[in-house]
Amino acid sequence: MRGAPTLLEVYNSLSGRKEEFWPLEDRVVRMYVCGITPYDVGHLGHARVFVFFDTVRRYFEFNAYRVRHVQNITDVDDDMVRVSQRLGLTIAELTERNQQLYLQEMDALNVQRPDLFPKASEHIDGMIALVQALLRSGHAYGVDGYVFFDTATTPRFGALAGHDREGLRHVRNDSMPQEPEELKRDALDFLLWQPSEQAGAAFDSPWGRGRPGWHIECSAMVHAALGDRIDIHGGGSDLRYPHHDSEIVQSECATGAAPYVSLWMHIGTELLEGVKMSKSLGNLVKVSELLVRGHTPDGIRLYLLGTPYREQQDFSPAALSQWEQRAATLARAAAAAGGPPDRLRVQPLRNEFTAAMDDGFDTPRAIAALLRIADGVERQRLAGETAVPALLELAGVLGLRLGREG
RNA sequence: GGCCACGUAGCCAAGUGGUAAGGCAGAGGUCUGCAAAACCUCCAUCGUGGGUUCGAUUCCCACCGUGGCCUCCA
Repeated sequence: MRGAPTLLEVYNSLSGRKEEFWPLEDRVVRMYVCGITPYDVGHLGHARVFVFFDTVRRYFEFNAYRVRHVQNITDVDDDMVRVSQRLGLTIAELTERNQQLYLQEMDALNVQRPDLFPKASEHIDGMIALVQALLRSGHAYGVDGYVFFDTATTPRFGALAGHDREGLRHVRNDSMPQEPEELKRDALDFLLWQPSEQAGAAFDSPWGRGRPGWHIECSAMVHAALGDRIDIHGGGSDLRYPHHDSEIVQSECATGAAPYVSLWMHIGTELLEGVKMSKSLGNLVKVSELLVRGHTPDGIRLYLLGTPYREQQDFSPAALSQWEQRAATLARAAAAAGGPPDRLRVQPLRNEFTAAMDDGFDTPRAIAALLRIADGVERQRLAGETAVPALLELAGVLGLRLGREG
């Protein structure tokens, strides 16, 4: 059973092509977005992901869908342990501190809060249950307090990466992850549970005191919050493999429900002067800094939505400034009187906006339609009484305020 | 090696099967005591080679180049 198809066609990372979007349940969209690991402050790359999925949500809501939006917080993680120890904080304190900073930035950017913000540490039981199910069904095996997923038991592993098992072996791998390779049956197997005694990151389990592996948390939280199968799973493109591929096999093998996710959406990387923005490199542009420098939430949102979401985006001050000018244009038009009554000539531009969004969330094209409405209002070719409300409504779908509160 | 993108003027960048928005920089001009600001004007045949077509920058193929992911990372 599934709901009626929308007019939407969206690129699915799993199939590698555009597909009609069919929600599992009519008029409802179950959407899970991989969120932050709060060991440090975020940057524009994070903001891009969350602004984009906020826009996806707003567009579904604009089309009278109910969106069940869940975004996790990874508070059980090696970096969390390391940073909390260095700062002399508990993991809970570190989480709270960075989560608040994150929320302040997202609030400033007019990102609606997800319905649920589950923390990994609150779903340990669910993870253990999934691991037990995998052990029972023979998809996992335990060794010396470790539990590994047995990738030989499913042909699906590597589907997102675009490889079969043999192909995965040829994937370049310069630096080894911190997994005890010698305990694995196969190098492709991945960790579900590991021994741990670190304060704040150690939990009782059937396999002894320990903590979960790197991928199982999302499966558990999706399961708990949204069910065995969901409509949309999103995140940065750097999570595609191995994180999301691992999630697929874990979840499908544990629950028997497939496909785990109908539509996989991956957001292109944010670059700074041609180099990927990442915490490890330290080449970060932070939202809070941009705001302090006088940039506006609308300008930043327009910038982030001004590149097709699947493409990488290269930040530069000049590019952002250009979007600030456009934000000012839109705000000016929103406050303008416009021309005389015109029999709804704004309608073709409305249609262009929705056609763009229906075409795989083509936000750059949608923005172009908005700018054309603004231009029409300013040149008095569109009637203020119809075009200005249309402008405000459609801009709102992109999360733009246009100088208005709220 | 695989996957995903990109390659448009000095720079950033939009876009379209019928000879290409905009912004920055630059040049000229209006204005001004000078300058600034503002405004006006000027400045590209779209990586290379093929193919499809009456016609391609726009579709297809190949190639070259760039970047990202494939390893904790949004």
